[in-house]
Amino acid sequence: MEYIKSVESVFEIIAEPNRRAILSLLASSQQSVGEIERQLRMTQPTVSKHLRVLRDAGFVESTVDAQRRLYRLKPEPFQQMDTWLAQFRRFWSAHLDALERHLNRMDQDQDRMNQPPRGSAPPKKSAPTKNAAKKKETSKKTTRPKLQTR
Amino acid sequence: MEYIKSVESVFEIIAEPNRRAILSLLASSQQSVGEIERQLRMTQPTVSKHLRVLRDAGFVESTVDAQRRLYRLKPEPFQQMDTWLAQFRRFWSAHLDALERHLNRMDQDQDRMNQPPRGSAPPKKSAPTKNAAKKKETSKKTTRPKLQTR
DNA sequence: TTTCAATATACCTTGACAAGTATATTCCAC
DNA sequence: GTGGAATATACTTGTCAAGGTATATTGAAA
Repeated sequence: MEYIKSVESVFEIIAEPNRRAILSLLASSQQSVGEIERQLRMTQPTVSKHLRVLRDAGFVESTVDAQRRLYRLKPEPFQQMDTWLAQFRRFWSAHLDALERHLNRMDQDQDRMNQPPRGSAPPKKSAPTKNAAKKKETSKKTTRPKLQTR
Repeated sequence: MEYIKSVESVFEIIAEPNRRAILSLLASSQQSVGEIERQLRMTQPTVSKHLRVLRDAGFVESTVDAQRRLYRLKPEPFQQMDTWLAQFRRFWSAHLDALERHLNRMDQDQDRMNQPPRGSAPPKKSAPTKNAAKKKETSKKTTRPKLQTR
């Protein structure tokens, strides 16, 4: 008796390492099943089954090319994940801010002639839903690359 | 015999809905086990076990407060997720850009639903992620808010 | 020390899922 | 049409994780 599988969350879908590998592969460009199979050294049924799951979950779509099927990404589930992640973003951005301030102080200690124009701490207001840790291009002096907020 | 559990990826950790609920709860502020238990209506062992998993994975940390343990978030795993997600961000942003251009240019639309072509397949899809992009608004660009890239 | 409150853990059962193998389907070339 | 390549699916099996229940641990208060 065939029962309807309840809609899995995007997070359950990407919990599987092979599926994440497939998605990463498709991030570069669309691929056929055989190409995925060869590049990821997975058996063909495994690839097909994972692609089925990914398609049912809306991660990929396919078009027919002769006997081949070309699979490519769809954006919606990624946006969903990002939306979920957003509730934590301010939290971790705050931590990143603290880290960057700390690193900047250390840079300052090492390179005293350069005064970072950011100077004292900016007014730390909430500024909700916008990337709080975005910084302007400041000192080009340091060799430490700028912290990536994302 | 206790065997060392291999380090799970952050994605396997958040695949569990109750764990995501706990994390969302902790996003507001730190909580004790009992508070989590009551707010999420989970049994106490379930909460403790999930917290154990979350702590082993670096999602949370705890401090002792009398008999209570207060759990709070840690940022690193979220940054990891965000880093993984980054490889798809340009892709889905492009889609959002295209969508916005489309909406801006003309507010008439056409549906592009793809129907599963196989009649014998179980009707399981619900296409839950489409709601945001649908056009039933048909409002002018003056009222439609700017699309959020993230 | 005894007792209670809060939390952690051990043990067990159950269910889901991923891989392997075999087979079915689809499409092209001939 | 037949055969073969590419892909999908059916079926089985083993593994593992989540929850339930009972119990252990910890700390505080009486």
